[in-house]
Amino acid sequence: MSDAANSRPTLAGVAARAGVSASTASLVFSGAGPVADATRARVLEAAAALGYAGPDPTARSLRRGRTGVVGVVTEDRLGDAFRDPINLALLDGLGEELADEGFGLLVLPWAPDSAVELAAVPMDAAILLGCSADLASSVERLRRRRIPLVAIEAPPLGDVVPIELDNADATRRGAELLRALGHEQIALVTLPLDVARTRAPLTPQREAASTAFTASERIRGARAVFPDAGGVSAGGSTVSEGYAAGRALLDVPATERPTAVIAQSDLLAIGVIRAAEELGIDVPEELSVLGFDGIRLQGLTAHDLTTLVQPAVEKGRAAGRAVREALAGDLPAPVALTSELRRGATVARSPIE
Amino acid sequence: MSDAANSRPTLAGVAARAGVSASTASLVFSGAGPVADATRARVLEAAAALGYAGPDPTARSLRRGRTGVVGVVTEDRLGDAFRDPINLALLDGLGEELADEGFGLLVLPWAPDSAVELAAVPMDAAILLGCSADLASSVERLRRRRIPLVAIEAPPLGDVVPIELDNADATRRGAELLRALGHEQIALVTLPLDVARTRAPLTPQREAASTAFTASERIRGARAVFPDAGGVSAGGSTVSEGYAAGRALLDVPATERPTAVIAQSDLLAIGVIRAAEELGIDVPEELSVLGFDGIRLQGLTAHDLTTLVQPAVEKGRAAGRAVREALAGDLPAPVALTSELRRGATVARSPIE
DNA sequence: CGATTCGATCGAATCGATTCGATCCGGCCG
DNA sequence: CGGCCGGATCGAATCGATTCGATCGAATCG
Repeated sequence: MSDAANSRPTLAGVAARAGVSASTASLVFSGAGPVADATRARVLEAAAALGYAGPDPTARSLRRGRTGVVGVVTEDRLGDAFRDPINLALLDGLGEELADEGFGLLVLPWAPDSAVELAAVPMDAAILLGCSADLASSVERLRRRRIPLVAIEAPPLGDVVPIELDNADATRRGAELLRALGHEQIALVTLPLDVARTRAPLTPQREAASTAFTASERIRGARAVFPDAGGVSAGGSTVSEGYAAGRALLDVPATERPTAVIAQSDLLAIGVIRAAEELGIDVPEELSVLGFDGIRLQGLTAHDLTTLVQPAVEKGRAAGRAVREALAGDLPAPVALTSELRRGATVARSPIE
Repeated sequence: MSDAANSRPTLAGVAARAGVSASTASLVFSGAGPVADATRARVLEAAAALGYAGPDPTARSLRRGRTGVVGVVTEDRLGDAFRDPINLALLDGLGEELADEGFGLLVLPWAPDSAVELAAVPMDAAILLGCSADLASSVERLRRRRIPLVAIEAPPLGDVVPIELDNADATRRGAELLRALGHEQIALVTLPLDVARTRAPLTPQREAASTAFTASERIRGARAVFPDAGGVSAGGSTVSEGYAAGRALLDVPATERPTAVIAQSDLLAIGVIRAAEELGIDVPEELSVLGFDGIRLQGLTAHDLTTLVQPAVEKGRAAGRAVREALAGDLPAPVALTSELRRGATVARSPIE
């Protein structure tokens, strides 16, 4: 019949049918401003009759200047970003502070050649999750758009609120424990050094070229104690990568073998331990293994890992709070979180004396 | 100086500075329509001078009627949704079909009392992930907004494109294997039956009241073979919930013990096996355990589980494709996926003969 | 009883772009 | 040389709401 029937109903249509102005109808839905009960009823009735589902979010966003969406930018592939339990914990924290407050989280996997142009995504703020400097130009455009940015464990970026972790210092403390136990032959198993995620021995060149902030910081902390430690970079924070790295490092003559491994994540550490077990190397008697994160893994027997426990949920909460503060017009203070060394059962005195 | 300096620059401002109309400037950024090279250069120059970051996504969304965002609705808490490896695989599939095509994925944890009103979220389409009928009213509003909806493993909902899995039939096939092996005493360990996620023995009442589609379907499949099987519902698809369920079912006199457990997920199955190990019950000699999903778990020793392998990544791909088809104006065909029984090492003949 | 106030409602401007049809102009064809 | 064509550009309408200031009665107050 009327062509109002087949095109999506609008606020204007509802207002017309209710015999009020669009402004009044808007008041009914937004709840702001006083509306007589009778009027409200008439508007709602008209809305129901027309099948109006409420104000169009897009139009509302334009007018209000708010979308209710917060972007979470990661350089991982979609699924991989959440395969790391540390990110799940972080997500729990973000959920508390943002999702529970009505924000939607827009997950944006970013790659240099990605199809998503970050600056073209409708969002109120963005959280950069372990992002490298490769993002700089995208970040620049987001800043131009006056979008508040919060970066978790990222190199200092002007105007971006940092949520920092004591990666270097914590690793240093772990390394000092190993030194105190007499270890001198140390090998590092690091997180990926760049987006290419090449699994390969560490070299000064590769380290210098690293774009991965967290990995570099943790290397730095280890080097503060063991300046000459070698090692390998893994292709990801997974048990199997840790295992592969472990094989590479440990499947050598006993004299060339490290007496301790500093792994940059618990998953990597577990992989290394598995490799050691397979090679008949006893942990911790013949090999000490240090992890990082302090995760509890779905269904994994407690390894009682010696590790640096980071406040992952709090990291997410802090980021979420920072976003909310920024959106409220305040300037969020930078946050620096600290990790704690948990002495488990995977380190012991060096077998070499 | 000029107040154009402190307020965010707009396309109109850029156009004015470049001495062209807004329409032409728009053409430059959108790439549609012919623009003389000299003009383009002038516009880009003006944009750079003003610090214009490109068209405002919100305004563009309103005009174009597209946001580039696809919602993913889950009834889990944010982090929990991705703690289940099956959802990670699904996310991989979604990533391939959507994220890689430039769509952003907006994760929307939904709860009956949630702060997010789904119909008020700016998005082009939504994917319902294992959602119960509680969502019905929200879904209804989304439909009014003419938003294409795709539901993964959900009860048939008018006008929603279903991506189905043969939950009942696959479970039935698994159950038949157990029967063929002589099992008669069967216990089920089910996924949560409702949003409350109560861990409790199955009763006809609780089963009837279940709002969890997948759980109900799998129960139905099992009951097709073992009409009287009892069991417990778990509080989540986790190893520890499986363990708890396992203790509850197995820590009884041997004569009352089931000879086989049908777990509704691999994580639950692993938990049950762990409970059995702890109680000194041999799997599979004294207890057969059947899983569902066919996942490979980070760092978990291969249990060589007998399980129903579901095409999880394909589920995500199918959903992503359906969304894209719907947005292209086509009517996506329903998809029905099938699972495959993988005979591992956790089932054997019934010890009772 | 007149002035003031308050609640309800309305008009019009605005958010920032996109897009369609019209216009302008230089070059080409007959 | 006139008419035509097509590329480049422009104007104006539009997307669908929100919001500010104005208006209009009715109730309150002195």
